[in-house]
Amino acid sequence: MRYGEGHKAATRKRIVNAAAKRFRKEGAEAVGVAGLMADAGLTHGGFYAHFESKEELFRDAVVHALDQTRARLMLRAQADGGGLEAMVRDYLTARHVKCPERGCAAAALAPEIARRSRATRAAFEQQLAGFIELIADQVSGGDREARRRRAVAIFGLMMGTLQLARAVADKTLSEQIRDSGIRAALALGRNGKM
Amino acid sequence: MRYGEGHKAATRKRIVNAAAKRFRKEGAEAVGVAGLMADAGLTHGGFYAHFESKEELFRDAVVHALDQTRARLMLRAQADGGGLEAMVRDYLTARHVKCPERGCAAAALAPEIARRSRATRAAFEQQLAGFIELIADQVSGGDREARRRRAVAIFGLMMGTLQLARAVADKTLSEQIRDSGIRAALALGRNGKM
DNA sequence: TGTACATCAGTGAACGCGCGTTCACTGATGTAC
DNA sequence: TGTACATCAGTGAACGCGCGTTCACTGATGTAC
Repeated sequence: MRYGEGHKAATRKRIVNAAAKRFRKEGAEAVGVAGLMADAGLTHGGFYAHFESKEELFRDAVVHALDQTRARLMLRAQADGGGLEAMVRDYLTARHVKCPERGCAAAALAPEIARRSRATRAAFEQQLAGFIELIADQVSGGDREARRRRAVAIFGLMMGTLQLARAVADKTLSEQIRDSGIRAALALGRNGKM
Repeated sequence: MRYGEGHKAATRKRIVNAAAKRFRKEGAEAVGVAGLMADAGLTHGGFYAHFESKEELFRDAVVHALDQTRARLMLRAQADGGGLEAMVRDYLTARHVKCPERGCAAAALAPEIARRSRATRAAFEQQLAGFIELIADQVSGGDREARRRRAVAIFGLMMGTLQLARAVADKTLSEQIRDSGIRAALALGRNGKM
């Protein structure tokens, strides 16, 4: 082969990275294959040597982005003085509100994912399960099932709150929404009965 | 005028109604102006006699859909044995998971709204404020500001939970997510300290 | 009552454009001899 | 060491298509006389 081993895999990764950014920022339908390939320093013709379809790229991009977000939250949770509070505060930062392109793909794309093929939703589901386990580990009280239940709610709350903070026009209100979300997520983590 | 008074307004309403359904179901970018007008029994050429742009229609459609959802939740809250629990249970039904086209536009479109013009986000913000007041009225404990804070979180939680329940592939998991959301929303409504 | 005219909601052809996808090709490299 | 060939990642023209938007027009009605 004319290119070194792993060259094609590296190119693919570059495309997925570019797509993960643009999709989160602009939505999947607003971004064309040609523009994406240009972002990766390529021409559009080669796209289908890497992916079966734009849908497959979308799936890969979402999985890749969620991997990053989960890894980041895990680090926060495990740091000194970390735990649930560190995760929640890291997820609901002003920066995360402002920069969806580097943030949680669930918050940026959940309704779009819901409209996609079963394969895509299954891939998302698996990623979500990882988030649930991660959060459940940081929640106190009750058996594992009860903690998982609370973890699901906490993730839904954080994601929904982030979306609301992004969707309003007023900056002060956006901050209030963020603050409400943080307090409520911590309350859900603390409170045993649910 | 050749058509009766209010004829044009009625036509416009028909277009907004059709758009509100299709946008929630398929996303705004997946639906073309021509298809929308056909849904309303018209040809596409007349569109710009009613709206300045597709963006304006999107704004109107979101506002219209949220009006309906809010009115419905208000009825639930005010019914006998209603209150927060009735609202939460009505919002997080299996049917609402299954039929976004008749449901909450925030859950169906929040990330898309976040990417829109300031005017659109301001319109959404005003609608959101209505939801917050409605929920805050059904929350107990604390002063008005504290109740509002909890109302924001409850709405974010309900919306996020609905999106997650829609985005996963497995039906059983979807039900568990829904159940977790209901419990957590009620817990947030009950618990005074936050 | 009958005719001419103004109104205007709705029509449908046309605009330039970018979409996702296909495919014959290029050309730099590694391998065989 | 030098030449011929195979490999294959990436190129760029082309496909049919639908997009949002514009515009000259139609034709049913209400009004004026």
